[in-house]
Amino acid sequence: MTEERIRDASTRAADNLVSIYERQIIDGTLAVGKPLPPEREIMQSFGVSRTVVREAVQTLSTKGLVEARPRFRPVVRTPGYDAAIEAVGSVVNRLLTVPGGVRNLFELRIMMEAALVRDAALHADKNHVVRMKQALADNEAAISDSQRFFETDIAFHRVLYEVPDNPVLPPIHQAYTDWLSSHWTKMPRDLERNHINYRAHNRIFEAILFRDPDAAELALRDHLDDAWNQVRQTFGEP
Amino acid sequence: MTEERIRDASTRAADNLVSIYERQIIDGTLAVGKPLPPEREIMQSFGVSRTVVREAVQTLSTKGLVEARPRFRPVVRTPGYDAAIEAVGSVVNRLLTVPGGVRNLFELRIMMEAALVRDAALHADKNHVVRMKQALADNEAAISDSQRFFETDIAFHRVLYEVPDNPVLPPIHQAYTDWLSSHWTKMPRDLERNHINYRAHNRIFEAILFRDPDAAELALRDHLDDAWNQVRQTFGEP
DNA sequence: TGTTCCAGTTTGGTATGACAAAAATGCGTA
DNA sequence: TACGCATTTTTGTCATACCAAACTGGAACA
Repeated sequence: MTEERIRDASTRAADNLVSIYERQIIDGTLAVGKPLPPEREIMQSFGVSRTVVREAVQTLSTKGLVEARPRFRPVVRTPGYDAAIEAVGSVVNRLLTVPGGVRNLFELRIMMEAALVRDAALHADKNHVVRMKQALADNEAAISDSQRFFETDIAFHRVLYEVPDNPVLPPIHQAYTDWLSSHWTKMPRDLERNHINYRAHNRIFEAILFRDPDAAELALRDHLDDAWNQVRQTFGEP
Repeated sequence: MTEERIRDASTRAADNLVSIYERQIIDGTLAVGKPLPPEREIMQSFGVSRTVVREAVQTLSTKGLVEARPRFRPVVRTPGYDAAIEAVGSVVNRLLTVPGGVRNLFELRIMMEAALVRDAALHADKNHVVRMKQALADNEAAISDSQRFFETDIAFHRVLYEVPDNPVLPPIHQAYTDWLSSHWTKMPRDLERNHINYRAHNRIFEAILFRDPDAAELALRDHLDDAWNQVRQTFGEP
């Protein structure tokens, strides 16, 4: 098969190759899960050097369109919302270092979870309630073990992201916990605080049970504002 | 200066270089706005070939940490929330092609804007109200011109993202409009629909004026649900 | 003095060839 | 059929070379 030529001054050959493969991946010419052709085959198809091919593949990998383990053939990746999150990872890490960066992300999280608890209060079905109840019980049982409390804390919040049944949301929760966890884990976590946090979770849960979105939102905002104050006091964030 | 060696079997040399530069960029060793050293200099510093250096720089560029125009020295990029959005671009494009992809993103947008109008109803100050009023007036004036109506429509929604004064939000709005605009622009947009949409905007605005978050949220949900039905009917989305 | 222009130098983009090591492959044997 | 080994691919890396574009310093000029 003879592919289209790509040479075009003023643009990098690798970039053109990338867009070609992006198209082919999206329109299904390159099936998900299948490996890319060998580099030497690609270079012959497009009449470019291996240097260019490697750069293109590298870019595709960084963009999350293919998965490239060292020494293995890159395979076209299953499109997933977590891949999208992964792609922003390094940029976000840098954003966290700029003044107010942590605060901005944390406020976004508060806004999002406030919306989620409202949604839960209005639409959570029996199944969701059971899962929340379970998560809450796990949380209570772990009060004396700060490490496990931390985990069950995250698990409780995660249920909130699962209620709307939108596959975009859980990876967002994952992202929040990943990005903010470094600030979170370094905080002093004594039993007293665990108790406070558990009671906050419980208050949120009960508001949802009572189908009271306003109370649920208020409880969640109190909870996260409190958490934010902790972070702020621990670090220098203004 | 003699840099640390990077050779380490089982990991790609380029990847190690990338993490080294990521660190240096974050901790400020490489100042924002400054160009990276020449490739030939980097390869000597780290004792690797130029191939590796180029791959590393490529990756940094794709990750959005440096800006690399062809033929120019890569420049360390200003950390910005828009860079993060850009980094996910290609992945999201693929997500939009999977079944239900558009719906999932659109629902996320609805949830987010619902939270935003609630926030606006509670906290919008004089200045925000003026901007919204202006955007609304522009929108009304453009009813007969579908192209301009489309633009002022976006502008009106954008104001909502500016109210909380969180720099993360405007880029998110930008991302939504970018990602969903292809589906949006292809929709039939007659004067009748423009009128309907303007009235919806007006209803949202008035609810915000009245400081009534519930009414504002309801108005927004009606508006976006309606918009979604249009999209769904135009395309095959289930 | 400040500006413009030009030639020489530097640097990025690409091609080519080479080689080690790991992965894929195929085949013979149990 | 299943397993193990030798052979062939293929990736990761290096070294080198060349071109064209960008950069630089200084000469020529206003």
